[in-house]
Amino acid sequence: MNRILLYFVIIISSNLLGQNSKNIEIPTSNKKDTIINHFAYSVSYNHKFRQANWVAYQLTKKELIKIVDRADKFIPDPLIKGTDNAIDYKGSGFDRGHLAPAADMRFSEIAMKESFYFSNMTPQNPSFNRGIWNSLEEQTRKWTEKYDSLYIVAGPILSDSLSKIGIHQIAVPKYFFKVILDNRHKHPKAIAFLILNEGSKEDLQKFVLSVDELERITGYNFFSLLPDDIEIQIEKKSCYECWENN
DNA sequence: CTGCCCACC
DNA sequence: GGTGGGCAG
Repeated sequence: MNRILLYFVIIISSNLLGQNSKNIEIPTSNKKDTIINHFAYSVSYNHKFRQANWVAYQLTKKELIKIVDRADKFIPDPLIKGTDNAIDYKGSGFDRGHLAPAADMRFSEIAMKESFYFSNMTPQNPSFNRGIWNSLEEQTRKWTEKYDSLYIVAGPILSDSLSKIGIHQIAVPKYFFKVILDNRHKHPKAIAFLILNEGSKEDLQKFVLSVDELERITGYNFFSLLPDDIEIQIEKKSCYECWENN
């Protein structure tokens, strides 16, 4: 993890989602990275590693209504140059894994289309993508049903030492993270996950860590637009038991 | 069984 | 576009 920590020494913060009054601030790691606010999600694209640093979006219970079917049409991000990454995944043995899940985007044709932009894709071990990562996505949708509205950030852990695939040398992350914030109540709560890019039979609880710990690993500063006392409180410890799992 | 994740043709 | 597979609920 040391190399990962070193890589993210330089941190540039942005008021990305804060501008949308969503009380959530996500930083990026490099001035050269491209930040785009799509209709359904925001993305920080890392050109060096040819994938997103993170994607962030709010998911509401209303958006879980299924208006459209899965599109399955992978296309370059029209707003980000250098995202024509189809050739690199082909035959690589890795899935074109969604960071923002297509199943979270069934409320809108536009959102569904956006979820298949290659800026939202990252090389995932098929067993990881279709297994534990999918489980976390499904759990997140259940939590959205229960808590009405959640803020979600997902991304890879990127570093120079990663192996690469394709002519564009797309980095294959060893880990992926997800952070979820419930900001509905007077006492908001957050939970973070860090999972190896491999199949796993373990319970999701095994991959829980505090937001503070994830911030140390990624170099990102999550939720910095929240009032300081609340931010400190919810980031200090992830309470899996606080999130009812059904 | 369906839904979601896909690859491949 | 279609077909087929793994996996979880």
